[in-house]
Amino acid sequence: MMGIKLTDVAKKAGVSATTVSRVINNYGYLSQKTIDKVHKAMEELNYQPNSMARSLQGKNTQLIGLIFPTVSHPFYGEIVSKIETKLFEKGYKTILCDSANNKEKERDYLRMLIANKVDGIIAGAHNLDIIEYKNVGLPIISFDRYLAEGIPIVSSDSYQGGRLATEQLYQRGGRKIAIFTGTNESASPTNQRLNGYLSVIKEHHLDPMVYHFPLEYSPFLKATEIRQILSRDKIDSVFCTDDLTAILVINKAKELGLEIPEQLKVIGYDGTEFVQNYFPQLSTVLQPMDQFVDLLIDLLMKRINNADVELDNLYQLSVKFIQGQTS
Amino acid sequence: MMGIKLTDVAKKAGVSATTVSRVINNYGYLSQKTIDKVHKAMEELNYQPNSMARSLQGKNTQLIGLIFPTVSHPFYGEIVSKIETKLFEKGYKTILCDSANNKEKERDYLRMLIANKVDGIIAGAHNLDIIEYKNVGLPIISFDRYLAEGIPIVSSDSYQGGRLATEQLYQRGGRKIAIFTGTNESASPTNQRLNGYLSVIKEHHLDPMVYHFPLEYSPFLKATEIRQILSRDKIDSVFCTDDLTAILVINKAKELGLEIPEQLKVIGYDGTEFVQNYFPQLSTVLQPMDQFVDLLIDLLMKRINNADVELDNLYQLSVKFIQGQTS
DNA sequence: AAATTTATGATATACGATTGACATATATTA
DNA sequence: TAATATATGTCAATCGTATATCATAAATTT
Repeated sequence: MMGIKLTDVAKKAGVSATTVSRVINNYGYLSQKTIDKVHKAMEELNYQPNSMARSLQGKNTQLIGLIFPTVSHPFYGEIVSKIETKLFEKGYKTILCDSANNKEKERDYLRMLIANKVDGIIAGAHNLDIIEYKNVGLPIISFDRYLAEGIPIVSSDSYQGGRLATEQLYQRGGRKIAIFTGTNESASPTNQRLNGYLSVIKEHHLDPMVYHFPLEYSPFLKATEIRQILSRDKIDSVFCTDDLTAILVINKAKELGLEIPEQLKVIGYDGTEFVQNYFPQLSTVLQPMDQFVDLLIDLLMKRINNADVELDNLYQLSVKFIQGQTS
Repeated sequence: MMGIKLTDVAKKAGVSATTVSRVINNYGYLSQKTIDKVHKAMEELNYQPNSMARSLQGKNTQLIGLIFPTVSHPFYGEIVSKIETKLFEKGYKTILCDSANNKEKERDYLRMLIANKVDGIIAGAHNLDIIEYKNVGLPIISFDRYLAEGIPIVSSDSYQGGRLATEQLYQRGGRKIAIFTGTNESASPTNQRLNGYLSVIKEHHLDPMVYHFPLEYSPFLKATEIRQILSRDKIDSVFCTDDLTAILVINKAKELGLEIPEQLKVIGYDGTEFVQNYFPQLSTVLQPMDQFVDLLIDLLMKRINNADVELDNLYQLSVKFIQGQTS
């Protein structure tokens, strides 16, 4: 039932428990001979120090909590996977929290992460107004949304991205340019994409055509509504604030016999590796995933190593337009 | 720096530490008044029992380790997300381990999970020959691969799935039926899909056309090779042992001007919600994701609650063919 | 040979919560 | 009223590890 413990190693190596602890934590005087003896015993017994006991002593847990909507979405799956990989290289383990856009769940998760004494949190969920974030008292870095005063946000320049996509559609001849986006939440980055869209529309004296899709819509429901919109409204271009919606648009457009890009131009947003590999035809705005991950982890490490380090409130990385065949 | 602890709650509530512990763990005699007082104090202080200290006492950590190749792949992302959600409902937290098809990493993860005293592990990684699994001494359930003697495997009937897809292609008129699959590893489930394919091919006296793609191939490399194969070899049907490969095939076929399904029929394998939502046109073999998840967790819970419970070695769920427009 | 550095052990305390043993006091029931 | 059930407190030990303090002994330097 129970595992090997430090005293077992001590016995096996023929030294005192103190010495084993000295070897593990590398302090005090130690002869090479003893070090080797202890290591040998640890290996032979396949000894793993009990993380619980260690962190009770104030040692770091080396645990990082990740709060994201859901890894079943390729965008979050990809970023979570990259974060996890990089953290592992740095000796950290990842506790995964799929918040599922559920406030209650997110709140529960937050409490759980505190109870598990994680060393830090990276939060990329989309629920707003979680006051609890203010009182966590733990290093947190946020991805792409405002959480609370003093919690740095890593995001891309959504406004610029929105402009970029819309301008592209205009340049390619689009004059009835619609935007398909999420629900209108002022703090969310998709809202900035909308603002970018609106600014370009205004510059060119076009009529804005804004379509909101609630987050809780299933892809099927969304697709149905998209089909309606496409067949009902005169639209020659669509800027979707995420790639998956763009894919739905393309699918439905094809069903309706619309030629892409001749009759309908479509530009997405995100540009995950997944989309680039499996939908290479899609024109999209590329978010710098690797830079996100590097920066998120970099900032988090800084906060972990020094809780009082001064960090900016907002880190905005630039996006890039990728020309495919859908625009 | 330090968080609220049990004694702080006791002080606040004006009771003894023992009483607080009694409330938390619900044992001994307690008056409703005291229970309420303590709960109130816990809430006001936002108290979270230190998980480390609890599990040092032999309490369960309520942690489950998940070892999967990578959540950036929609199939694994989806199953991990479902598992995580269901575990959370049962009061468990998930430690995510993206093994990245890397033996070293998988081994490290296994040690880490042991050190973190997880209550159990669900492993769906694809590396083979990890002897360490034998000595874990922890409840483990495997998804879709053999790990070690006594570790139950939950999988779908890959052989039947391979037969199903191949037979469909034949029924639709395919006579040059190829299979695109991973590297030949006898223990892997894709190999059973291959065997199913071969059995049908044999029954109809056709020539097998087997193409192996190494796991470590990037999608780009794979796509390039697929294009070569399609333009070089006389093939009228392809059975891909996963949906993403099928998507590559479709993309490349379109590039080559091949009509689908007239000139080339394609059937995939997996049938994730993602593919059903965003590639509804794809014919595929549907794996019962929800049943996988239910069974995996069910079996794991049984093992956690009773380490000696008798479980079958293999649980095979049946698959279903989904007719799309690509076959 | 004396002083110092290096190497190890023994012992005790701490981390935060759990739990058993025992004491005591009130409330309820026989 | 006596017996029992209920409610709470005190105290100490425990989980596995870390670490400070003191002691001791061998190795090295002066």
